[in-house]
Amino acid sequence: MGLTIGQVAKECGVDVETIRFYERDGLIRQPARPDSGFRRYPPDVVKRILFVRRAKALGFSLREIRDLLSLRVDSATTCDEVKKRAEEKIIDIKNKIRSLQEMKHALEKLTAACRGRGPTAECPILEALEDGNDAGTPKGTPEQYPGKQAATKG
Amino acid sequence: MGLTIGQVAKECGVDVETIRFYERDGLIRQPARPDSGFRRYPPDVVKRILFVRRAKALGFSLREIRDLLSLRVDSATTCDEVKKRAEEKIIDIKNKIRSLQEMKHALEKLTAACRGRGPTAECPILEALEDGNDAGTPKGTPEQYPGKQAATKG
DNA sequence: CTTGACACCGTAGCAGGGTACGGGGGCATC
DNA sequence: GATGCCCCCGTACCCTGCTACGGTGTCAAG
Repeated sequence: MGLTIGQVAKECGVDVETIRFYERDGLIRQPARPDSGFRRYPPDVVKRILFVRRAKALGFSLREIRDLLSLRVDSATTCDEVKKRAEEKIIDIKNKIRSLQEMKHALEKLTAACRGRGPTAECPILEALEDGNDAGTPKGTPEQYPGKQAATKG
Repeated sequence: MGLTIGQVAKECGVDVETIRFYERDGLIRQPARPDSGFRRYPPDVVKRILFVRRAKALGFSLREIRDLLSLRVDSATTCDEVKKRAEEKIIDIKNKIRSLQEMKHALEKLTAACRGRGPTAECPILEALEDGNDAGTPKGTPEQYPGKQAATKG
């Protein structure tokens, strides 16, 4: 007769409170509450929550995720409207993919440089991220950045 | 003799306060302050800030971005260490790319379905995001979600 | 030498996205 | 029928990542 909120939480690797929060926020539907008022979820809510988490990790806000999840044609939305919104999102996503691919390239260059070579002082990620630039005059003064230590602390 | 904080802000499309915040947070180096104590930036700080913004839009936290930007070999970091961290990030990024490609596919399917067909009730994004699943038994009960309205409000 | 745009600093406030808490109930099991 | 585990609800709190504020200083132009 459906999963309890605790079971869903465990399957999704999130906290029970998070699920209640997502419900309040309109990201998941209010489930049935047959017996004692306890929520009972259909199994596919798990997919939905996992989608939310993944989309969040990709930089979408909960509001955007709500929009994504609501992309369907129903009595209140025309085909054209849905198509338009979907196409906007596709462009958005393509841009994200491109940025990530650039970052990946930069990092791959870094590991490659690392394999054969010694110290590369300036930040190779920035070098490689310039529009179609692929080397770059090194600038001397390879100072450390102050402020909070970046990793390498544990 | 370098850009003022205001000029950098304008070029990056961010607020002056954001730049000061990034400085405090260790994302950008403390610039020179020759004359009256005003910050003077080398032009490449613009690239750095734009990188931060892009990375943020891709779901990286400022802490992670600091780590990314610090990936270089210097007197305090061995090649192996850098390589290890870079490779972890590459895996991370590959996963993000894959997720985004799945989302893109799902949306493309949606617009395609839209072109030829009428109402598709259940959420096609979720259908398409199941591991290697590509249709899915429609489930009846095409209810609306309550909670906050998802877009379609303007 | 004043006016205005911009810079400085510290601190406070805010939105997003959860997370924790406290008090109360359901249900199975010992 | 008491113990323990899970659920309910509302509210308060917390961290991240800015953003705004207020009071002061600088410098270039008129």
